[in-house]
Amino acid sequence: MHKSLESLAATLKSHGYSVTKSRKAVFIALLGREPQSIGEVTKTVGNTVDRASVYRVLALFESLDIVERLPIGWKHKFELSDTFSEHHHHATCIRCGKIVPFEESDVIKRELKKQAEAIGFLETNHQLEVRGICGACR
Amino acid sequence: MHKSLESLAATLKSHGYSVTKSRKAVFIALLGREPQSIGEVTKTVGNTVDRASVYRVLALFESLDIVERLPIGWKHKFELSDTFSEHHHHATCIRCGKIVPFEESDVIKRELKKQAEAIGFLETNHQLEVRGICGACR
DNA sequence: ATATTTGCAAAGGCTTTGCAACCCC
DNA sequence: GGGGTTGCAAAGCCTTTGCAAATAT
Repeated sequence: MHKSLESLAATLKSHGYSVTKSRKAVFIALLGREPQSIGEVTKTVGNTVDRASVYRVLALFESLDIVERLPIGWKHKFELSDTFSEHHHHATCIRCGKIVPFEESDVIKRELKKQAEAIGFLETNHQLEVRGICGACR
Repeated sequence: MHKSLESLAATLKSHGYSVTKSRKAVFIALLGREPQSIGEVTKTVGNTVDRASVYRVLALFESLDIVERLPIGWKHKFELSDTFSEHHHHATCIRCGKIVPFEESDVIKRELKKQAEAIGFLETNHQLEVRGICGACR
């Protein structure tokens, strides 16, 4: 079995959820791909999973931090969270709309924790969004 | 007239849009308040502006960078953008859901620009989102 | 005076839900 | 075998759109 699938199974089981065909299918659909909208995920699984179930699976995955939601206009896309892929952030080109993932520096990590602490927050998670003009469009 | 309203008028005019009752009403509804959903904005203006118009006004405001959209789950909230209020970011408490605004340090600003540049991006804008546990919930 | 903007109402999408059938443990 | 899951279909929301009336310049 795929290494990541075992990891998914472990996460599900440890929270008392079953490892079902739908959940595996959605997980695999997301694996190693660009962020996808609900409709795209449904297509990627080849309509073997009902749209309503995709919603339910993604809602569950989100609550278990298996996936992350990326808001885009009124729409949303989903990608595997940092547990199943590298922790990263997104830079969006305001010209062509391309989304480029990037890693953050330790400096930023440290600073962010510090900033959060300054307002009494214990930071557990964070997300950076950069908007700008990509290399191709410059 | 309110100082900020003049600023709104100037922004609208400079882009060739009229300064209408609805636009002023929505702007004032947002002024100095917590981020609000479309429905909340509609309530705040006392239903003097049709829901459809609130959508249109907010879409226009977003395109002119007058407001900023904050995605929350499947929903969205809007607040005045940095031009009309301080540039800031949000820390969300994962326990109680409270949203606390915070300022970023210059270190972060500089680092972020640098990171963007590293992937070929000319950064024009950015947003930080922190999730964690707030002072009260700790 | 006229081009823009709004309200209304209807249409269009997307998301959620109830329930019986189905599947995982 | 039984409780958790899914598919289906319908219901519920939220968002968008067309068009005539109202408004801003």
